[in-house]
Amino acid sequence: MNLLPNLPCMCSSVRRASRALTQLYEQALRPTGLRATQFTILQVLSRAGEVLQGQLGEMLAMDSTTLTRTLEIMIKREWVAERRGEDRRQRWLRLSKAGKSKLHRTLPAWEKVQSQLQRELGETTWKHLFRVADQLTVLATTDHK
Amino acid sequence: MNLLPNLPCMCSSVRRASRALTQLYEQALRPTGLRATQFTILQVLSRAGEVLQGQLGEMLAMDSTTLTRTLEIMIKREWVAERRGEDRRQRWLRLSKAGKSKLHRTLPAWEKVQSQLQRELGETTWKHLFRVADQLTVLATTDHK
DNA sequence: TCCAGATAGATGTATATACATCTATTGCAC
DNA sequence: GTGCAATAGATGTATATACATCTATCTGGA
Repeated sequence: MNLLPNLPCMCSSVRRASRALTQLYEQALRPTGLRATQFTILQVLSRAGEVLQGQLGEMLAMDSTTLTRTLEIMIKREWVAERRGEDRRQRWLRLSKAGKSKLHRTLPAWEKVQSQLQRELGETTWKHLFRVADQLTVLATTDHK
Repeated sequence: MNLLPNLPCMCSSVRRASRALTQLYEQALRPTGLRATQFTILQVLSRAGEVLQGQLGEMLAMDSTTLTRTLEIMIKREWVAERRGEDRRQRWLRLSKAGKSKLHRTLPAWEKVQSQLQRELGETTWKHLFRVADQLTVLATTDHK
């Protein structure tokens, strides 16, 4: 019996979907030992190349100081490599060899859960969802601050 | 300069939107001292009346044991009242008088941020977003487990 | 040159979140 | 009635997350 109440608050509703989705994806990724956030960072770095911590934060709509803690774990596990910039306050981040390998070994499990969900949602809703999620991110990050 | 990269992962994309949205709403709610999750729980309890902790978890797609910690804070602040069930393992939860009052004093700030976002997204996208978020929640919670 | 303000991250702290495991209780089979 | 499986939450632990504040560094003007 699934009595999902409609939540009147958009934030609550999206957060609930985010929790549910995170549980689904993390279950699929569990054998690889990657958490959702960690997988996301690997995938973004793999596409973006070397970026500053602050840039990575903007790309993920995540506070740069939050990344300090997450990256600490990922650097310790040697998935991510760092170097100080000429401006020595800055920190440049990139995927290490081990990180690239970790990502590639993780992709099959990710593709499986991702494509199953896509099938269940249908192509139209799927694409729409990407668009509206990104729109939401843009609006919410433009609005405040 | 806003270079929001498209994320290929639905989970990453929704989580990013969720973070952005949470920051927007929490900024609006900051003067009230309520976090997003706490506001959600007040609003749900206000509509659902007395519920078991496990039921609340299902309604929010949130692990019941996660609620133990969040509720501890809210009970300490006396926004939520608890009582043991006839089945003494169970815990019934409801809004206290103070909780109702807290919620009502918070609604104006919530309505402000919520309706501004609604304006910016447009009525059609807004409604669609609610539907697809709920659909996502249903699919993701049905799928696994 | 030197200093005042700005900036990039690091650190302290509070909350959110899930899972594995534990405890207390319940319900059932016998 | 006893004992065992199931269930509801509580607790231990790891990670995610943000904001306030701090530190190191940089930059521009006097």
